[in-house]
Amino acid sequence: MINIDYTSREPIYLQIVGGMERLISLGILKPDEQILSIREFACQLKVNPNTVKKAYDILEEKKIIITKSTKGTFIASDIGKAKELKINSLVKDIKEKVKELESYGLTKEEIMKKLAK
Amino acid sequence: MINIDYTSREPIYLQIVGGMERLISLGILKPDEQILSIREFACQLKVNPNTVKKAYDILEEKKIIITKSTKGTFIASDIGKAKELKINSLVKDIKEKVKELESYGLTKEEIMKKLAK
Amino acid sequence: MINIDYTSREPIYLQIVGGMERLISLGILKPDEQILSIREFACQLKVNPNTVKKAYDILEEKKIIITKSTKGTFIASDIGKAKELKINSLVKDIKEKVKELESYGLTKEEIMKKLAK
Amino acid sequence: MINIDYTSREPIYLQIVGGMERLISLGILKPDEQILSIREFACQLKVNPNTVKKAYDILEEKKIIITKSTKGTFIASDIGKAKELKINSLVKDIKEKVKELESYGLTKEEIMKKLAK
DNA sequence: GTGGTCTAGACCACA
DNA sequence: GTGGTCTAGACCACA
Repeated sequence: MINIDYTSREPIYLQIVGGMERLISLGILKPDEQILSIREFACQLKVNPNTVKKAYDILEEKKIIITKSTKGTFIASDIGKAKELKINSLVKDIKEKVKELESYGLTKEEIMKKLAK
Repeated sequence: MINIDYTSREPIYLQIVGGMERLISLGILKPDEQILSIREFACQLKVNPNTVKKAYDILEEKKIIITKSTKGTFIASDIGKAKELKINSLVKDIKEKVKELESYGLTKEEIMKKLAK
Repeated sequence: MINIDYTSREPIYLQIVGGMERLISLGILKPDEQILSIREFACQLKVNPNTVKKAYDILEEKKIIITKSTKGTFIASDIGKAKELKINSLVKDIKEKVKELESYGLTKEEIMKKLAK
Repeated sequence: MINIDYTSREPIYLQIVGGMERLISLGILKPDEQILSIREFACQLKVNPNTVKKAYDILEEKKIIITKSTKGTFIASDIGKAKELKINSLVKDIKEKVKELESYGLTKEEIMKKLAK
């Protein structure tokens, strides 16, 4: 489900975090659904369990997943906020970059043209 | 003129490169103008001279600055390309983020609405 | 009657022990009263029977419950000690936390003020 | 400065977090002060660097320390909030336990007597 | 089997 | 030297 780029500058654990967020936002992973155990996922991704653990820890802190010790790990019941936050953050990033483009003298129309290409 | 974020994941030398490109694109640094020596700049930024050296090397390779040994370092005479490259890079960044937003299920129209706010 | 927090660092069997002690101290469970069988209780709590067994073992060792084989499990006839133990344990907890507060530079008077609020 | 109890149920990395918080609250570690590198600290505590790293990661997230890559790790400039939060949390814990004691039929006076012992 | 903790140690970019 | 990432693998409590 998730493709890892082992050569990327982005750490593997962050790629896992991002990948999980995408799967959830796309509705492929649903609220309360149990997800792969750390070991299984590590095995599937051909990655060390500690690396998956680190990703799960971050997702847990973001309230996107919940870990029930010895029972397994589950998608949170309410993940609406997580998705919304991610989208808002992306929108903010884009706005900043558009602003930067404008500071280089481009008009909104010119920017739109370039983006459409 | 340039703010360094020591806690950022982006290496300092790349922050310097980006900062110089911005100053040039904004017209604050002009063609043929002499810029600070590596040591002066390092001192001002409270950064290791090797770090500034690395940034200057990259800028030189991009033909954005020119080093005349014993005389100092100067902004290139023709820096049109630099600006263009910067703009293209920003456009590429935005396209990627738009793509990511789409992967979260948003349509182009929805994205435009959000950006317009 | 007892709420289990599956995400807590405190093991489930200890949560059950604590919960039972509370129910007894509050007088909800009375001396000589029969309590749920391990299986029934496990079923109700949605927990593994082994986990309830472990909790019952501990409660039995504390003389808080008594198991009469084939007849079932009962609250002990004399549970005065149980209450006393619970109180002592709470007092000990509080003392530790007060000590910690003092290690942060607060005086006894300051702590009392804060508690009175 | 920090004593680790290797036999405790509390994980070592949390003992380090707690110990650092105490040292800061006591004013032994001051704002902006550089602290031991992960390696040095690990060496001193006779613990694995990863364990110290985990503690530092948590402290960083709590905004108690700041990591400047390759420069080292520093106590945050503003750590007032951290201390206050910790104290409030302890006070809250104590209040809850006092309440629990009262639910067992003890009066405030009786509780005070027990705490004074 | 599940997650939690920890060690030993390697390799990397950066300064 | 400093922090960041990752692996391989051990051991534990718990269910």
